Amino acid sequence: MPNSELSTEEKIKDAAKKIFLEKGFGSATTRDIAECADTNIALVNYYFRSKEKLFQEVFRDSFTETFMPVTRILNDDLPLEAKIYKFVDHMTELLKRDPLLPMFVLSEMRGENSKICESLTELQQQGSSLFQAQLQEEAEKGNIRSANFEQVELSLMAMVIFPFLSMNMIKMKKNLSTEEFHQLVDERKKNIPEMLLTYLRQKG
Amino acid sequence: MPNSELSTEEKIKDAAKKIFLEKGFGSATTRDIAECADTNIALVNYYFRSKEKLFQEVFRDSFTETFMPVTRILNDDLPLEAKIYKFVDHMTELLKRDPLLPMFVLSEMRGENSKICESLTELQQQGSSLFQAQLQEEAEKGNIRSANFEQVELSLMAMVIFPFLSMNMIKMKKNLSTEEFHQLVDERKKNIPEMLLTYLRQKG
DNA sequence: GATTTTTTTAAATAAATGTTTAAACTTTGA
DNA sequence: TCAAAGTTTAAACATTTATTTAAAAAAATC
Repeated sequence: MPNSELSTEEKIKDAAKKIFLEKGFGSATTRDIAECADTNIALVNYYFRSKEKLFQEVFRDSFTETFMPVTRILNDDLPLEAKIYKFVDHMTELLKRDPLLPMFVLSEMRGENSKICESLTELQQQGSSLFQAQLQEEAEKGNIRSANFEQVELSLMAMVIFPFLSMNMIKMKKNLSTEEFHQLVDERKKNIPEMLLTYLRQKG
Repeated sequence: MPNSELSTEEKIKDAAKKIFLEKGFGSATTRDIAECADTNIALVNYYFRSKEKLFQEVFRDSFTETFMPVTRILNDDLPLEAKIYKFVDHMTELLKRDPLLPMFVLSEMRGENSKICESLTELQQQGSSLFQAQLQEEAEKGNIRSANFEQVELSLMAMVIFPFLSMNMIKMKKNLSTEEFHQLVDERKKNIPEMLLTYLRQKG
């Protein structure tokens, strides 16, 4: 997408997203963002009033972009196995495109950060997926073991998202290029569902 | 530990650790740190020369504090099952004491941050655990299935560490107190090894 | 006990950063 | 075409922040 076709406002927001995701709110400066958007700092405040307001918009978008797909897929009307495979596949592809997304969202939620909590009380409600209910059903049908499905869901999230949170750590430790890292997470598309389903199908 | 028995230098470093872990390098200020250490900002530079230098020390410590136990336990001379249980238990207890540690380390490694890479070339070498070799052995003995053990180790790390990276997210979404959150991760001490071992023991 | 060194304090400095201003320029609509 | 509204620019402003200075206080050394 040739950036010259975007409005100034869009260019600034895109730049802000890039800078905020790379550096976090504290280390990002208005000048960084303006330069990255190929404009000047006055325009940043002209369109968004303040760094804080601009950040709030970027954070909201990023939060939604990260967690909407999660709830959407987990609420899909799909059999368990297909759903798990789909979830891992789609989330992995999303995070390959935007690997800094979860680190940004989670790191800005550190401490008892009140700055974020406001914009979150609305967004958090969307959660409470039907995934756990589906697992419960399958367990009652005797198709899978009975287990703490809250923990299962958390482990699923962890196995998919964690590699991106520690991406640079992994790349550094194993000397991987971006492409090789992508291979690594692609392998997990088979691996994670396999582990999860093996566990669930083993009658306890 | 009554902080009056600590030297000024130690008080400043402790304060720096607290502030840096809560806010990250960019949002932490020398004044924050000085105030938290109950001294003035000149002393911060007197003992540590600059915010950057102080940060480097805190980062090095935090990195070591987080990942030394990982390699230490994974290199322990223990049977597989005991080792996995011990790993999850010890790491969980460590992170309950210092829940912001992994977020701090990983978030400061975002982007192609050169600031960090220097102090890391030395530290990273310590890795390459014997854990994967042990899994390989067990597989050859026929005790566990053959699998991609790099992925298994990564999943183990993910399942233990991720809940702390998303701690505030989880607490917010499920309305948990710190104590309730601790209960949640304590349950995982059984849960994670159970899932991992069930998977490994299932002959593929 | 005097002197030297180390530590502490308060204030100053210089640079960076978020924000604003005012004028120039462009677009829009009558 | 002309005025009004919207957009852009460069510069200024005010605040914050990292860092330094210089003098005072405390501790150590002789």
